Amino acid sequence: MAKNLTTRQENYAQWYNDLVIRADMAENSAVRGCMVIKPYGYAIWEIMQGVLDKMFKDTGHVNAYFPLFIPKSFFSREADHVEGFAKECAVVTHYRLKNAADGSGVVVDEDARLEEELIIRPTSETIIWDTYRNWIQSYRDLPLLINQWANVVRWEMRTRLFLRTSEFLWQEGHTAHANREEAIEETLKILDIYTEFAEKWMALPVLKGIKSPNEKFAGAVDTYCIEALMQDGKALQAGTSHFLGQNFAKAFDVQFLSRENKLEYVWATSWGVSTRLMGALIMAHSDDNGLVLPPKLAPIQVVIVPIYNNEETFKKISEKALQIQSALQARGIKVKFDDRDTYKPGWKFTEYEFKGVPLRIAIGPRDLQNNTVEVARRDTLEKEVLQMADIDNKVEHLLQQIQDNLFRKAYSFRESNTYKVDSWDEFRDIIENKGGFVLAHWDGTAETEERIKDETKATIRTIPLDSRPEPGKCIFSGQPSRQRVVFARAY
RNA sequence: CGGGGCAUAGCGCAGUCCGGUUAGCGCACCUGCUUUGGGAGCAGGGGGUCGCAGGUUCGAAUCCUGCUGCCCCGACCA
Repeated sequence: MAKNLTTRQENYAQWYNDLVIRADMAENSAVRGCMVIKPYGYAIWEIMQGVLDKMFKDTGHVNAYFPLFIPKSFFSREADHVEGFAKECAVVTHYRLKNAADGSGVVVDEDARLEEELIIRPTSETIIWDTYRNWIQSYRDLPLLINQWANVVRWEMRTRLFLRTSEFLWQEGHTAHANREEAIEETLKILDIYTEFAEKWMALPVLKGIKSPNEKFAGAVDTYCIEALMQDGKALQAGTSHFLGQNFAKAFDVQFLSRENKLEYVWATSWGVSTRLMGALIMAHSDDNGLVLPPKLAPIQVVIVPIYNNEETFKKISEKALQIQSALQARGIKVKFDDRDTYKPGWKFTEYEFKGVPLRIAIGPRDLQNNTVEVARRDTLEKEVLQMADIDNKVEHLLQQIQDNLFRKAYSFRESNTYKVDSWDEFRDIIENKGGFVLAHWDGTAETEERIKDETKATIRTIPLDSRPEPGKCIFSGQPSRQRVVFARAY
């Protein structure tokens, strides 16, 4: 059916790349490691943004914008933070170009060297905390709940569309609180928002948990995360929420006077999700025929394709199509009537399949006669002929079914690819041959985690928040362990 | 930064070993006619500094030298 798409079984990575291109979501740009997000891909990102933005605002957050450039010295303030980011930043050293002496083009004007280099933000904690110092004096200034939508740059060695690019889009929340409890509460509240977004909107089941010390954000006390399982058995971190303690407050001297008239350092959080969610969305549901989108995030939820062989039939079909379109629009459903006569129906069917449009309605001469339409589901590829009566209701219902079905499918995939393992041999076997989440005991040391990573490329993805304490022995060292943690190879 | 590969039309490739008509094929594009319930058919047409710079030669996509860019696999990472 579908041409030009590598199958998942042949080569999963190639399938992903082909799919992103064929579905017209993004492409590689002239700049190494940077992508162009095309209109169709950007439309999906805009929907994600809209939903998340509302969730943040409904919980008291406001948006602001901080600079792209950060003075180099800011990175020296928080030692752990530097350690985590120093290696992968783009640095601005000059501020002017000039014509080359030999007429070959422009060159950097060496006389225009910056006194202090500027770092293109890999994340904004430093500039934001430097700014917050001036905004916070009293407990009455707290909490400060700010989010920003921005681009960031991390100089990656190897990049992949959406999953890892040198420049990417994200939101980063940065909050300040009067005490530890409130900051932790905020961290977890955001984790819940991310979870709800992933599961209800992306139809992507996630594990909520906390990162091991090795995997946590440089500069955080604790990093919480949501972790999803992709179809190839690899894990993908879909969102993180950090409890920063007083690390940045101390580094940037952000203090406030408490009710008790005592000078105290504020407590901080930061949290973010990025265009990487697009990669998660693609890999979670799509098949060998192309993208599969959950209706709630689809830029086009229903496409209507007319089938006709003369002008008169086309007119009648158009009438009917427009009727359906406005009935669906009245229910808030996003419908496209593709009345282009420059492409044939079969071509359109394939095209919308590639693009993951959840429902397709075809209307032809037969449907005119029988007062019906043909409806095709993208998730199951099933077609059925429906009577026109009450069509808006039926479509709305189908969209909901598709949304639910995608979540169920992804959930049962995760369940059947999650293993409880108690022996090292079995651990290696599953990690190397099957993939998936492996629940195993760990002695809690960074050394053990490192050794396991060296030997199997598996890392601790998360220590689940809802896991019950269960005494056992570390899968690797045999030392005592209090609970199981989740291992997997990861993106 | 290590290891491998590639560079010829918008995309995917053949031609290069062994130099020699006007550089070719598929898709895409344009025009016309016929078509339209799963990527339509036929006919005609447009599009190329063969990555760049030198060199060898009567003659270079093809041989030689240098350079540049990109992709894949590893180390690093959301």
